[in-house]
Amino acid sequence: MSRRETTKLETRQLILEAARKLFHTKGPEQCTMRDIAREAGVSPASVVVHFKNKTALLEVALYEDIEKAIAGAVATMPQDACLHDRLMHIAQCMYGFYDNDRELYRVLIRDTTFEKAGQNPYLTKQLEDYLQFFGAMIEQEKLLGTVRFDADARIAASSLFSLYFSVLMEFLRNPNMPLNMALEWLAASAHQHLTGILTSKEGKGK
Amino acid sequence: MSRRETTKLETRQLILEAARKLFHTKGPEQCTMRDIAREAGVSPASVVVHFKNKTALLEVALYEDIEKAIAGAVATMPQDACLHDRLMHIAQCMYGFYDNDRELYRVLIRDTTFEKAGQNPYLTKQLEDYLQFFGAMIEQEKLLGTVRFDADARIAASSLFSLYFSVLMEFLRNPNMPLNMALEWLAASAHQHLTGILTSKEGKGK
DNA sequence: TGTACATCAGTGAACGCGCGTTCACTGATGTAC
DNA sequence: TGTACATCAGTGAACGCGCGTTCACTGATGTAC
Repeated sequence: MSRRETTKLETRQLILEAARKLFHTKGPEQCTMRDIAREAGVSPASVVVHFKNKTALLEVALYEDIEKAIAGAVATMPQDACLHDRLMHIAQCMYGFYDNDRELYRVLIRDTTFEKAGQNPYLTKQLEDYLQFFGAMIEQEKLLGTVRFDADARIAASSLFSLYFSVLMEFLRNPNMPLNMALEWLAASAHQHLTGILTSKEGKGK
Repeated sequence: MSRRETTKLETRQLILEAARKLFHTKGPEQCTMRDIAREAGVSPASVVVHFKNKTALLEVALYEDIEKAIAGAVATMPQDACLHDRLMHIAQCMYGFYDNDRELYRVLIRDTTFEKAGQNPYLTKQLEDYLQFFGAMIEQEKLLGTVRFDADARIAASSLFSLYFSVLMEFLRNPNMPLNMALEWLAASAHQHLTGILTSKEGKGK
């Protein structure tokens, strides 16, 4: 890597560090691009050169921390627990992580998830990777005989993620909602998805 | 209602009609509050008097149409069909409705659903009402013997809505996604939630 | 019933703010010969 | 190896735009007496 490229990376890192600091302390909507530039000791125009707008900066600044949180959650996952318990372990880790700054992550998710597809490459890839990992986990359960062979693992993974995500949004939107309440709600939803709600006669009939 | 109140309602309606028109033709992000005021033949300041900001105006301007779409979907619901088919009927009607202007409804949902709780009273109440209706529908299925008695109807209603909502967002975020693909995806997810994915041994064991 | 006053929806102009964009410029780094 | 030039990250100032807010004001409607 040439000298030019390293210094460029350095300024980029300076901006990211300043952004993370201000996003957490002042809140993402209370701090301006110029604030971040000043904090980083860099020209405002330079921030725009590196990140096309505030949302892009927000995404890049935060997704690494999320990545670490996911990695931590997966690493500490109890290997012998059942599918439901492993899912809930991940959820507990992640909800706990987001609980450190609910307001910030609410804004992050709002400004990325709901943009047109393709606007948030980092988080999109992160989600895809995770869904694949989770889908593989479910496939493995089939081999163990705990999950039915006719169940579509990709659909299951994305459905369970939808449930996880909906509860997460409720959690982030309501600052007074206790962490436990969110986890219990998700546990009930996930349990239902795993076991179904139809009587066995109906269930087989489908 | 006094004369003063009626004229006030009239200007409110003028603003709402102008807003609906411009939101649909120019798109919600391409038209300004001043554009809407001009279209309505009203002072810009007057718009702010009636609606505290653009998002609030967006919510009020569109939620009535959504209400009508829901009412239509419920009214045409086949009474003798199974739970899954009735759910899919509603979904088909609603996805079709949103398909008329995906971009507009994407922005609406982004700007309301993801705000702090309490910022969007109209849509919040609409969702609550619908979840209650849907929950009652599931309770009734219990009496018919198609849904298990030990299944929590409220959890089921909100879970199925989460699945519906996730697919809807994917649909709105991707302008090229065909309506049928969204419906098939949702059908698979909903079917899974109704029937579960665990083998019966595991399912009972929970 | 009439008068005098209070209320209040609506007006239009102005202001401050943050964001994105543009511009000509600097100066260090890289490269061609 | 040295020189002359090209490249490009970063600068700082300026601009336009949309939003929200404020302000003093108008004039119709409502109300107290």
